[in-house]
Amino acid sequence: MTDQSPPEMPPADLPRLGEIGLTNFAPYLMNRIMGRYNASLREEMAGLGLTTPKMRALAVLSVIEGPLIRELAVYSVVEQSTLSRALDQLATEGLIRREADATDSRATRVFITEAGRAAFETLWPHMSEAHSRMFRGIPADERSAFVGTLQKMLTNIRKHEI
Amino acid sequence: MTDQSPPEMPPADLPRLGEIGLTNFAPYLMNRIMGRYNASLREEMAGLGLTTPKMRALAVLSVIEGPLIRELAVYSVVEQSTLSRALDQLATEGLIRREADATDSRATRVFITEAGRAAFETLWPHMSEAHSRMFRGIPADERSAFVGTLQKMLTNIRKHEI
DNA sequence: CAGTGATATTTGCAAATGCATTTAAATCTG
DNA sequence: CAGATTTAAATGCATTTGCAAATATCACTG
Repeated sequence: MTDQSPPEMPPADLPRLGEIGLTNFAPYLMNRIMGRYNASLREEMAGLGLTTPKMRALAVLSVIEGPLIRELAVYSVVEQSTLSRALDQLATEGLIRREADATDSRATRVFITEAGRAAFETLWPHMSEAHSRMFRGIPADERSAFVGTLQKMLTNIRKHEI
Repeated sequence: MTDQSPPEMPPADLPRLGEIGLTNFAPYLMNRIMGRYNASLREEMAGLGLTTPKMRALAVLSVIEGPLIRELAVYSVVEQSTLSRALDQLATEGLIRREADATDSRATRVFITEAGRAAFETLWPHMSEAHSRMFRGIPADERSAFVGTLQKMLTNIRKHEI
């Protein structure tokens, strides 16, 4: 692939972060908001031995039936190696079950158990409550517009997968 | 404070995550999106010895002049102990400078140096580019509505501070 | 104004993380 | 179909993280 243009085209004249302002820069706001959302969930659930990777895996598995581990890693937003170890714990605690894929013997599918569903039942109200706090005072139409934009953004940033 | 109601009022009848759907649940989408945003930035900047906490501190310091360390921790969305160590590195590299607060000798203020600004100059185009990718195909009015909602959410989830 | 409690930052240390590698199995290629 | 390449998951290991404790200083209270 030949490329006529210089290796790194310097941006003509990028607006500066100071000009935009931190609180008008969407990624900054999203990191602030999710930082607190995740921190409060983590604090609330730490007593139950639920770490962030374990919570996320359970939440996804409550909705998606028997994904491959690499798929679960993407859905859960957890590094695959970290997820592998979180699944070890969840399996030991009887909350999930690994099962060899029927047609590809390299692959493993993950299933939530009844105990896992029960654990998620105690987790979900906390997630839901944190969600409600986030959206307090924001009307329904604004909420759905917001989610619509998020969905576009997700398709934008996906590499190609899932 | 006496409380007539049971310790944990069980939610009347909470909609389940499966009913809502993962891709309609805003915190899930936001974690997915920011997971990739942060990961791509981290990968791009790892070669320059810039970790996520260091990048975030530099970004905030490029905009906010001489915050206290605990303030910087909030703005940067980094645990204070982690930030303390990130600042050690940034100071060693000459990118920031710690300065004792004038009136409170417990407190430390942090300033970005010229070298720090230069480092942020190389960082910012990557942030800006990742931002552009996120918002590709999303019209200006939708973008600003989105940011408006984020700002409301930030005030909702703040504990009380900053 | 001494004593108690709160606040700012750093640091010790165990646990968690992520990169790179390994192992195993599938797929592609000549 | 043998050999090379890719893919799935687990693991070794060095680094990073975050909690809790330590240190230092300030603010409040009687």
